[in-house]
Amino acid sequence: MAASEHPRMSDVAARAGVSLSTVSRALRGASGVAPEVRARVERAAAEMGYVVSRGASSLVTGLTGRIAVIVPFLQPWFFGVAMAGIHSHLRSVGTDMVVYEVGDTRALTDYLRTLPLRRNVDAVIAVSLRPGQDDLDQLDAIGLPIVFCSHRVTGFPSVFIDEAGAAEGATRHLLNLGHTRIAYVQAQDDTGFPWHSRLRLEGYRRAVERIGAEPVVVTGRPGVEGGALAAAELLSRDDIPTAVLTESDDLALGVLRALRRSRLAVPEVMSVVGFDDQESAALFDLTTVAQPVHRLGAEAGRLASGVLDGSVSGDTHVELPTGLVIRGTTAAPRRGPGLTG
Amino acid sequence: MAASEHPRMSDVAARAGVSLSTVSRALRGASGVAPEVRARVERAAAEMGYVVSRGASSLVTGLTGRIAVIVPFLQPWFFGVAMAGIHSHLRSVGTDMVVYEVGDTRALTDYLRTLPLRRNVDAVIAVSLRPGQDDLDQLDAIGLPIVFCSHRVTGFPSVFIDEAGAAEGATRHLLNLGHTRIAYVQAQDDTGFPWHSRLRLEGYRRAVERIGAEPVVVTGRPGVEGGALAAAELLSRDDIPTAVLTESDDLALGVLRALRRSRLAVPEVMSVVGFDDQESAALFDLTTVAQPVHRLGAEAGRLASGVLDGSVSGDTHVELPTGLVIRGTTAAPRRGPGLTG
DNA sequence: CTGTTAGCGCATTCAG
DNA sequence: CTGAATGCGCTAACAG
Repeated sequence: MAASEHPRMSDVAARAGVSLSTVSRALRGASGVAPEVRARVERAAAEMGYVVSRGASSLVTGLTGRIAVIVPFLQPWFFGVAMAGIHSHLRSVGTDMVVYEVGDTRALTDYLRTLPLRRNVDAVIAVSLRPGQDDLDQLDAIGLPIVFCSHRVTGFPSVFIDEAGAAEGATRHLLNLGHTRIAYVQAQDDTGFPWHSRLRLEGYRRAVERIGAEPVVVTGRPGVEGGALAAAELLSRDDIPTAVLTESDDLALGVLRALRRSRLAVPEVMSVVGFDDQESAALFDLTTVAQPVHRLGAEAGRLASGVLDGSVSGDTHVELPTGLVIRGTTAAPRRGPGLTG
Repeated sequence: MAASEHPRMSDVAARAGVSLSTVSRALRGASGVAPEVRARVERAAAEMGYVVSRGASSLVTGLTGRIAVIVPFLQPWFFGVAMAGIHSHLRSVGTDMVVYEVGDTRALTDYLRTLPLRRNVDAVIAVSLRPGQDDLDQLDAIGLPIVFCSHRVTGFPSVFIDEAGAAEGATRHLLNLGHTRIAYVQAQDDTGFPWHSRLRLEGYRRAVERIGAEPVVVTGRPGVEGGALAAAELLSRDDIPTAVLTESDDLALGVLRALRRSRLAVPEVMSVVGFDDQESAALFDLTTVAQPVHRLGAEAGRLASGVLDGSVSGDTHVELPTGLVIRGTTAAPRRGPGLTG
């Protein structure tokens, strides 16, 4: 496993025949180094496989070259894509990404209480997380810039979509098709975080109530399976809705699955709309609200590094557009007061 | 955003009325500190929100308290789960996880060439990645312990499953049911990495050839969609196979989808077996090979920190068990020479 | 444009 | 059991 005798900067200096500080300047891309000298230093460093110790340089600069990303879960599609987006930006600016998973509010609070990030990262990106006021105070005490991804938080830079507006638009699409009994399916929130779901639900409510219809909300378990169970619940009601909007594609896929098992044709018997537009949505021909998750991440990364170099102010807010992708799971209700009847 | 005037160790020392080195010892849990003094120091530190600067301590200890995780992609299910497993262990030992995505061999080589990890992490966990010999040399030159997750690599600690054996077992299950025309569907490998697929394919081949049958291998695009396309190809052959084993659940889900669209009953017309046992496998009642991905990650984390504290040797190999989960997508062929005809 | 000097915050000798 | 010195590897003034 090779000797742990990594070359240090002075070794490079010796080999290049210059002083320590010249190496430092050259390697850092600082101005004021003769091109020829710079080249010589770079070659020497490369030959020796030299790499600066961030620990040492951060000791004097106060910057670590690292950004923390906090996610509630590592596994779901959304977070993978968001992290990929963040990573794509951070890599381009040479910043490392250290990842923490905090499954619920308690974990977050505990985590913040120990403040492991202070002085060990330059900034933190919180994905789909909204800390409570206590936590915000803690964060503030850490004194680290923090940017929120997929959540608008006043006072902090954040990137997000118009959750309510998007859900409202999707609901309106169903209303315009002539549906009047439209249900909303959301996942149970065990994490204690105030999720998007609240906002999406709000958008749905707004659209439905505007036409004087009754909101029908089913709250079930998360994931595809949760969707299937929610569908079962809907199908056992008196007045089965003719359309359903779900909080996520996973849920929608579950609904589709349950309907198929019951041999209920989609969209003839029931229209289904998801939220996310993840890969399988297209495959299952699911009408859904597309959100630019990768861009959300990339933008969060940009904000984070922007805050550090001063190019982004403390409360910059970036709203990214969503789009309703109409596919095969939505149509006018069979015998409704709809446009096409 | 608060003042960036973080307290340093000397501040804690002053507050606790002891010397710097006593604080250092107390906070590090080193022996040789009076319990009463230790408590006093800890309280002082807590009150001030003091956190040690890893950069400063690593400057003298040579350890960073950080482990790098390299994955080919951030997004797919497998990597999210594996990272969750790794994270669960690392968190328990207070080690940070810095994540890098390297999409293909070129990215990996480029990445290793710049050696950004040396001196910035204590070890690296490579997930589902097998570097070429050149890369291994590079890694060796970095002088960092490296453990492989989901790949057996001689000379390095690694955690893995018996890929070939699992695929062989799954194939044998189909053979035992009476299938004789069994196809294998794998995803095109654009990354340049030698994936598991090779080993799984090998296991499939072994089982099929043992009974003198002809291997039928379809290589398509990855993901659910790729599976659907592969199914289309299978369905346009002279002798449509009566069963198919896929390299991953995603692929299998795509196959199921295509079959359903063609109104071909599963398992009556065709049996389908996946590989992974991800969440949706159960939902779609897919027979599949379950692999303990989370454990794979956790074990890799354990190996990594074990190598650091000397409790794990340089080439410890851990094989985790897989299991065939028989669900509704497999059955004896309709009119075959099978057991149940 | 380049070299010299002085710490950054901590762990670690070594004395007491 | 505790405190006073030394240096980890680097950047940032400051001179030249």
